[in-house]
Amino acid sequence: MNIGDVARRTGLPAKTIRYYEDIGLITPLRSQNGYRRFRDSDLHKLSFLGRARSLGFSIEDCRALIALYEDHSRASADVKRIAKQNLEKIEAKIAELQAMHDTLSHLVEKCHGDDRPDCPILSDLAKAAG
Amino acid sequence: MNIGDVARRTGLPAKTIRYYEDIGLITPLRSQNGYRRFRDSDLHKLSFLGRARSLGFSIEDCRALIALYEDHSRASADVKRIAKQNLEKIEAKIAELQAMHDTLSHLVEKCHGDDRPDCPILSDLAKAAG
DNA sequence: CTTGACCTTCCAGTGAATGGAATCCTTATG
DNA sequence: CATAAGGATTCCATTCACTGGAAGGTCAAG
Repeated sequence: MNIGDVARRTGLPAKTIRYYEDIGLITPLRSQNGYRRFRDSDLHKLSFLGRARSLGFSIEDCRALIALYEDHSRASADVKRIAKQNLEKIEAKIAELQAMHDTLSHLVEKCHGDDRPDCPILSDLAKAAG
Repeated sequence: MNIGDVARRTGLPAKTIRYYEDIGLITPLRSQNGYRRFRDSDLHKLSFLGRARSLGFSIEDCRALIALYEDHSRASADVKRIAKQNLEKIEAKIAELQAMHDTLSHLVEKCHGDDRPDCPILSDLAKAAG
């Protein structure tokens, strides 16, 4: 499979796929014409990467997860541990976003949002940092 | 006030403050020795920037907000619109993370987490690919 | 044979800082 | 007055995870 098909199937831009090869996350084969030739395993990894990345896992997190995925002698406990760590990261991220959301939505509610210049959003933001 | 004092008062690193000057968000005066000399208005803007950035506003959002802040004839509706857009971004991100959290915590529960290599977490992630 | 879609590499730029080197200024102490 | 500390300056490079674009090679259809 060529990079265009893989891009369509995984939803990742071809640029990004080449970048992932650059940094060693995948190693597609090459056809005689120099085109990258992707196996099913490359496709799986790329889909995995797309999912994990879109959820805020860093590239290095992904690298660790892929290593576990490819290590057939690892214990499921190892995977579970990493998954749990990632769960905690997700929870922390959600909490952080939720806090932002609460503050901001409170401000938005207070703002009358009309033609007048007076706006609680800005006056609150202008308060000295605490 | 010198940059060190401003950094302590606003909680922003001096590097970041210089960067904000670089990109034209603030324009502190200069003392005869070449040191930046910050007015109260610079301090306010920097505190504003720190808070707005921590709420997920982009630098360009901040630039727009500062312009609005300094424009005493602007309508609060303009500010509210920007804040609302940002709220929506935050909400989308939370929903996405929540979905991942649900999936992952379900998988973690299913994984026996022992010495055996068989692990539902990875096998599920692999098939979820696509 | 040409067109156009697809592929390649390489170099540069993004956002939002951050790190580090080299140098300059200020202040306190011996 | 010398010196050492701590703080300030500039400039250049690096980070992360891509993204854009140029210049060119490959392939299938008409």
